[in-house]
Amino acid sequence: MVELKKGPWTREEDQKLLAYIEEHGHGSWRSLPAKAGLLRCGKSCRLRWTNYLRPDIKRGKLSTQEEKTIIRLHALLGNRWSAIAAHLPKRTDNEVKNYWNTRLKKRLTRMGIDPVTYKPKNNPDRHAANLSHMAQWETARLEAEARLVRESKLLSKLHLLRKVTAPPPPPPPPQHPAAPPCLDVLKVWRATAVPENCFFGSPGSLESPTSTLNFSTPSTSGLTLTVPTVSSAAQNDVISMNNSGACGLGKANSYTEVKLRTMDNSSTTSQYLDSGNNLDDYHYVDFDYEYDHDYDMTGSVDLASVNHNYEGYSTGGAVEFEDAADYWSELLNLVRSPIESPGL
DNA sequence: AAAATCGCCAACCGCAATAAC
DNA sequence: TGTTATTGCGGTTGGCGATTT
Repeated sequence: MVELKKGPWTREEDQKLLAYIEEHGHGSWRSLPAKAGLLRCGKSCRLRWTNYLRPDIKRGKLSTQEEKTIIRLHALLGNRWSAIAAHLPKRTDNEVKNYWNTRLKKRLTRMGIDPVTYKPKNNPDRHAANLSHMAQWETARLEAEARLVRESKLLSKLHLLRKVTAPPPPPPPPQHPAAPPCLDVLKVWRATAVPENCFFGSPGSLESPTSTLNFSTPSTSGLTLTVPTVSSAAQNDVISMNNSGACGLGKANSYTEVKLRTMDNSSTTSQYLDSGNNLDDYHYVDFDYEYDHDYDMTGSVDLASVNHNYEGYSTGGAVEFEDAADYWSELLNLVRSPIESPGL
């Protein structure tokens, strides 16, 4: 029996793996090494591919916005690296995990913030309890998402099967997306907190290369989220969502309409949430408007017009920010601000 | 200049979930 | 329906370069 190699990959090994996958796809990872002429176990090959060799991976320093995303999501989700990475375009869970463990966690600790509870170490407040509450809810939501992904995969297979066994149907008339269930309140937040030109420029880029969670349903890309009112009072607006995936944006104790509009304005769908009903079933997240979005006077938040200089953030921006006192206070506000429940 | 320490990150390990048989 | 194989995920380790002593 041949001893399998461990340790760092060589350039030759990388080339072999790349060449094989480019030509054949990875197929079964277990059988891949023999076919590709590698003395590695399949698991090692898979890891090398998903964390390093895949072409859809962005390497290099994380931007300030990415840092903020990690911190905020970690406050919500805990060490669920794949879920966090799913919200960071082209970043792997391993990279996010390493970044957290080697930098962000230490920085928070140095600031006297418990990196697990996000509580000031000698000044506990109710934010921690709220975060825990949010985490429980988020766990339920992620489970629902995973279920939906599984179901959609099943549907895809069925669809594929039909395509194979049946003559192709006539092309359907062009349809604008139906009102998608807003599965992901974080996606809405992300639209405000993460430089998103890459999101709208390249649908699907939000998916983590290593995550199985799929947030890039075609029906939601290129949508304009219309908020009924955007004003100074918007700081008190909330995004609400229940475990079934319904989602709304508005004020507590009011009847809320959320419009989802296609980019060409040709189709608008609305979803109403009566916050008077089952209010306790909803968990509220403040919607913050602190980033540079284009608002119009009707209160429309045109997510597609969000135009951050993404590269600008990643070329030294983080370093410059790190030393600024308001950088971390802003981060802490990010983590803490969204959890005020109107029901409390 | 050498040793010790630190920081970073690729890679490994083990467990759990899922798929295949 | 039970077993085995595969895959995904999170925790941890080890190597290596940079920095400090």
